[in-house]
Amino acid sequence: MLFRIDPSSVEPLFQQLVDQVRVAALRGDLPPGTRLPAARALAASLEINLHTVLHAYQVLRDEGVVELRRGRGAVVVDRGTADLAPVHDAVAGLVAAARALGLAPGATLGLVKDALATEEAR
Amino acid sequence: MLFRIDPSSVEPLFQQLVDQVRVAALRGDLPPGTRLPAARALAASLEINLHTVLHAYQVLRDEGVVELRRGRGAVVVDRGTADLAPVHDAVAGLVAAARALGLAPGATLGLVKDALATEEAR
DNA sequence: TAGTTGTTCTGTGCCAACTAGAACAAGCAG
DNA sequence: CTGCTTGTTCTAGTTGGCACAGAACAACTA
Repeated sequence: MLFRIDPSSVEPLFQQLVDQVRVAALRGDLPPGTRLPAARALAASLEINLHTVLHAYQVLRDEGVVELRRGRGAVVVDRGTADLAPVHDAVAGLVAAARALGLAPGATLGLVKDALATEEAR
Repeated sequence: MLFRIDPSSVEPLFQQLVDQVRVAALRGDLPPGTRLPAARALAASLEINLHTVLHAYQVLRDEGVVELRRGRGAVVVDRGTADLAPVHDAVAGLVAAARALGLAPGATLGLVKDALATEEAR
């Protein structure tokens, strides 16, 4: 349960949290049913504001990653029997290909973003 | 040479331009030597500010995508003989895998972002 | 009942993004 | 050389997102 926040990053703090929790959940590091730290506790340990953590939690709820209930906290949702192995393999392959050509991270992300957007528009 | 800008997008205007030009250049739609529209002309046609276009051009210059010179404009740089086919294939594979599992675009991007960051940190 | 935890509200400060206008310097074409 | 084009640099103002802060409230747990 160790999340790391970089206050000097250009990436918004809440976005960093969202990305880390989502990746951990998708990778299985946070199995369905896992209870995330209470917003106030996490805010204190990360030395950021309560509202920033809550914002991240609400984004994750909107994405269906976690479930929020008062008194119980944020719990990782059980998502079907979907096997994410193909996606993880594809990601690994892409990173390897980009690295082999010395492609900048920004450029690689741009290509994926574009492909996803084009896909979306159909 | 038709770039499209969505003023209502959460993505910054200059970033949209950067992504589109970069993708076009990487895909070969903008062959090395191609001259981009003058900043003032492009700003007028996209109905955005001159400085916003210039900012995008400068980011592209920093990434080595284009070359800027006064009086001549922005020209697409000739970058070696690198064949980007493997990367494009990898991107296509990833998008297909993500789509097959109904993975949200944000989640897919998050996985790639994380993988690139992890790669970067070594 | 008492404590925990998410929800909602108000307000403040900061900074990136965008816009606007202007002057300047390097290159191109006549 | 002259005039035009084009990127570079500067100042300045507006807007909106992000983060922070404090408080009260509602639902759930033990």
